Amino acid sequence: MGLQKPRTRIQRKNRETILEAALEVFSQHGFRGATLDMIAAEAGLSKPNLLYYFPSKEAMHVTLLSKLMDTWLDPLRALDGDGEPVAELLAYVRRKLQMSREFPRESRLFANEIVQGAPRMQAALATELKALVDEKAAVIRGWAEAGRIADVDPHHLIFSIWALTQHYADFDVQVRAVLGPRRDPITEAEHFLDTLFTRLLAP
Amino acid sequence: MGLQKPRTRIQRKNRETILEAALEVFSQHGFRGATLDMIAAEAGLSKPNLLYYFPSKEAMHVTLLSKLMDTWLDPLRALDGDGEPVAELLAYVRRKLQMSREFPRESRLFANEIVQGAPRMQAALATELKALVDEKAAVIRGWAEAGRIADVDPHHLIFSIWALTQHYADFDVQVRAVLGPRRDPITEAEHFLDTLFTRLLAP
DNA sequence: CGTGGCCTTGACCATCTGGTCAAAAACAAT
DNA sequence: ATTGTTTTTGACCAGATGGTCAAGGCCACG
Repeated sequence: MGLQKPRTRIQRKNRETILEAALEVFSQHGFRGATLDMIAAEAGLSKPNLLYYFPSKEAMHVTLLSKLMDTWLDPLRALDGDGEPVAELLAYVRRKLQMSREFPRESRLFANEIVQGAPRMQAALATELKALVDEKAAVIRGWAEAGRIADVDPHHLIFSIWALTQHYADFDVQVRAVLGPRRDPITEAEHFLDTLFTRLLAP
Repeated sequence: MGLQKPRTRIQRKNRETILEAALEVFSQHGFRGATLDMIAAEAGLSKPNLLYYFPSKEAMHVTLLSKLMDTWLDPLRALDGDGEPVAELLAYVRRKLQMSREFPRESRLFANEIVQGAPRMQAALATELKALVDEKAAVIRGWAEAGRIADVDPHHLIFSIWALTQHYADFDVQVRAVLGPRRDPITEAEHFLDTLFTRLLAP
């Protein structure tokens, strides 16, 4: 029943397996589109067994989402107010793009949730996320006022970084359909975004 | 049964009502998350009545999607190869942003579909969409080669416009959560994106 | 070994959901 | 009004789905 924090190693392992399978399925079909049977098949466990480790389908989803939120904000947390402004921001863009490359499923899980109005994340957005963004926006505003980068709205600058980088994970099918069997979209994007933000930010 | 093309005015009206309700519900919950009961309630019609006008739930979805595709590409179609390059591209950005403002539901419907791998649109993306994008990309490449705009990859330029403008419709909840009860996000974005693309494109 | 607790699952259940159908209501044309 | 057609819906169905449960399997530890 309880098993708040996984104790035995078999528990840790199975919870891990289940979350991995759930991520795969949720990110591909959305919460509603995913079924316990799909997740069970993907995890190689029986359906009642899933529910031995998680109280409900929703619990799996929530667990994924809150684990994700942390990882997701890391690149922004790493933005160093004491560094060289343009270099810092370009590095942030690269880190974010790297996440789209390495964790596209996580990105899509997030996207699915937000697009549908973030029914299970409203709170986290308005507190955790907003707090961090406001903090970093203040840093960026400082740089702008000191004339070290161009004078742009810090919040929209951050939005633009999110939009541009996550686009390559979330809209991957579209990007590939349009580019055709060309080279790796994200590698191309890396160069394009470098140019874009260099030009935008130059004081 | 048949009713290929709505004939009577009552048919036209009811199909319209149903599609409007379906758009509302699909865009908010995704295809799988939407139920015929929700759509029926939203439309103020009985469930069997919906199925009198559309053969299935999927038919409603497909109808919406294909109607949408057209509207969605209009702004890009309007990009005039004979116009002044920077002005044309900035106008495109503004038209696209305008669509995010006026048709956020359509944008989210689209986003939902693409994020989940576009199971019902693959074809359209690889043909209709790709064709138009390639055509306009060629125009933009021409401008770049003639030195009339900066030398950027046309495809990724178009992606960046999509990403930045649709972000304000698709991720509206997040944008508002972060900005707090501030002014209209899209109006702010209009100015920000103007600056961004002006700087990016200057030869 | 034996035994107590952890882990696993086949069978089952209630509910939801897309879709059917036959009959009633509304309407149109004579 | 009468009759034939279109529209509408209450009742119903089969399959899917989240979740339960009791019984059996497995493992660690004495």
